[in-house]
Parts: sequence; structure tokens; C-alpha cells
Amino acid sequence: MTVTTERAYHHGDLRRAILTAALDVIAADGPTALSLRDLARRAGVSHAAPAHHFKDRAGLLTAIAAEGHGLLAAALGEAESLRDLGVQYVRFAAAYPAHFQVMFRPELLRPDDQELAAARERTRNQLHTAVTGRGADQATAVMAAWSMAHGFATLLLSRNLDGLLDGRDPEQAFLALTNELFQSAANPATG
Amino acid sequence: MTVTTERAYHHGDLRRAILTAALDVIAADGPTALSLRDLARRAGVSHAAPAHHFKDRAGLLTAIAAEGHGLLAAALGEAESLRDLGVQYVRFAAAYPAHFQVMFRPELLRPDDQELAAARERTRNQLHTAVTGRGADQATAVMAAWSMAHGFATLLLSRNLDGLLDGRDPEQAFLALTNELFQSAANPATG
DNA sequence: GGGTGAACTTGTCAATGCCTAGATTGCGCG
DNA sequence: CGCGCAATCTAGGCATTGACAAGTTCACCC
Repeated sequence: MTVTTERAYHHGDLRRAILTAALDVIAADGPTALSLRDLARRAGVSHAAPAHHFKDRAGLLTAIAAEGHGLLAAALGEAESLRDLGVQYVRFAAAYPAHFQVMFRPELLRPDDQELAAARERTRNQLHTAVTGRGADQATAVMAAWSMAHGFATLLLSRNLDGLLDGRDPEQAFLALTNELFQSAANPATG
Repeated sequence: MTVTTERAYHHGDLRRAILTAALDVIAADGPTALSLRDLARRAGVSHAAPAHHFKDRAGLLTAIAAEGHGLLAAALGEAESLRDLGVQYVRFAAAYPAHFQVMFRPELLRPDDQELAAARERTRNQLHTAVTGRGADQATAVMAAWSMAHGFATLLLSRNLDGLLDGRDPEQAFLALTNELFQSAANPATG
């Protein structure tokens, strides 16, 4: 898996080097700040080298999104309860912020990429199976769980929860959040 | 308010013209696709004219974000229940997709803009007052409601709910979603 | 009718994405 | 061993963009 040989002409593992550099940039300043030429400079190769591995900008981001969906699907697969599913989702977003920021932005990605479609399908399946057997219809239950986790993760990464969390661990806060929701449901004050 | 005079040199209402053009572009292809020179062309002015009104790209997006927070705060102010608050939130995202896509992306905005900070504060206040008086602590309740609405709105705009909605009205689906959540809370199968 | 400042233009520069053509390397195959 | 071949990377160029600087037009006011 880990090829770290340094060669003169051939980089050895340029594809992975560019990916990790891209993840650094995205995690720091978002996908907009990403420049293929900058990534090439960081890897010590010519400005057109990345194009060989990813074709273009959308290709690179699509590869990242596909990798992200693979990781997310694996993480969700380890959840043992519905609430745990949400925690895993939030944990993934916090652990892989760059992947997460790219995965749900169709305008940045190749619309017809096979690998991405397959990986995205795996994530969807994990969501669906974890929600199976709840009341009402399946689609609504999936949307409820997904919206909750995705909203929290998104607001967390965009630093919109800083004032509300003030220091608390995000995962703990998310757990408390679901508890709160369930309690207020048992005793709805406003309807 | 509506100045529609066509003059030779001075555009008349270039600021608004650029804003609406920008909203069109963003709604169609996201903030990344936005080009100041393209907006200038659409308005029939020189390529540097927008800079006079917005300084730079971040200035334009900041103005849009501030306007969006003003509109959102107003919409939330009309909510008469907690659930209605969520519906208003989702409705706003659907009605003003361009504003919504910019409002929660700090990396695209001026961090120290006064007008934006004030408008954002108004939105926050609406969220807090609407959630006041619920059980547990205030911050957790706000995060719960906000995550739910924001997650649904975000997934909706990024077309990630297409398969799950399949034709249904998003607002109706969101209402059903909250119902589902409250019901499953009363009868938690997986906990 | 002259000054003042806002609104806009023109010109320029560095950086970027993408394309094309060419160079280098490693590898299979005889 | 060596020959071809494909994968990998380089070099150069073009159109577009954001940002900046300096100049121009115009409305307004005394």
C-alpha cells in the first residue's frame, strides 16, 4: 500500500501525493482554494503532471469524493444502532473534513463517474439498512436521520456551531442533541 | 426603490444589476462558477466596474450573504411554532438557493464585515428565541432544530434527496419527517 | 464655471485551467 | 540483449480570470 520510493523521473506515487496535498488544501481553505498547479509544485513535478492521473480539476475532486464515500460507508457499517449511525457520520465529517466538503457538491464532480456512483451507492445502502424497520415509510425515516447528522456535520465544519458548543466535544454534543430531541418529542411544548 | 432609468455612462443601478446576475449564476452553477468579468459583461459595463461597488469577489459574496441573512431572519420571525420555524428555514433555502449557498461558507466571505455580522446575529436571535423554553439546555435545543432544518435544506439543494423525495413537495416531506422523528421517539426501536 | 467626488473605463500583471506535442522511463517480448 | 510500446512526466502556449493603478466622464453644488 505505502510506496515511498523516490525516483528521478517517475515520482513513484504521484497520484497519492497529489491526493494528500489536495486534501490538505481543501481541509484548510475549501475546494475553491485548490489549484492544480500548486499541487504540482508541492509534489515537485511539472504543472501538467496531475492531469495525467486525474484529467482535470473535476477528475481530482471526483476521486476524492469516491474515496470519501468508501470511507464513510465503511464507518457507517460499524454502527450498531440508529443513534450510533449519526455519531459515526459526524465523526467521519470531523476526521475527514476535506472528503466531506467535496462529497455532496455535484457541481464540482463528474456527473457520470462510475466509481463515484458505486461508492455513493454503498453509502446510501448503509443509510437505508440502518434505518430499516422504523415506523412510517422508509424514505421519510432515512431523510430524518440523514438530515440530522448531515446538518450537524455541515454546521460543525463551517464553524457555525462554535458559539453553541463553546468547547464541548462535538460527538458528545451530537449525542446530547438526539437525546434532547427525543425528550422534547415526548413532551411537545409548542407542537 | 426601483430605479429603471437607462443612462449612457452611469448605469443607474449597477449594484443591484450585478447582484441579481450573480444570484442567477450561483443558483445555476454554484458560487465557484461566478466570474466578476462575466457579471460585468451581462450588465454591459467594463470588467472593472463591479469592483467599485463590491471591491472584490469576497465583497460581492459578503453582500449576498448579508442580504440572505436579512431575508432569512425575516422569514423565521414569522414562524409561530418550532416546527413552523423549520418549515420556514427550508422554504427560504428553496426560494433563495443562491443566498443560502453562500451564507454558511466562511471561506468565501469577508470575516470582519460589520453588516454581515449584524445580519447573521439577527438570524441567530430568531433561532434562539424560537427555541426558548424547551427542555434541557438552550444551546443543545438550538443545535437540534438547526441541524435538522439545515441538513434537510442542504441535502435538498444539492439534489441528494431526489431519490428519496421522488416528486413529493419538499415542505410536505419535511413536515412528515419531523412527525416521523417525534413518533419514533415515543417508540424507540433501536435506541 | 470651476471644483469635487462618485461611477465607470482602460490597460496591465500574475496566476490558473486546459490543450498539444515531445521527452523519459520502465517493462514485456522476441 | 535490445527493441518497441505504453505509461509517466515535461515544456510551451492560449484564453480567462481577479486584482490593481491611473485616467475619464458625469452629476452636483457653490
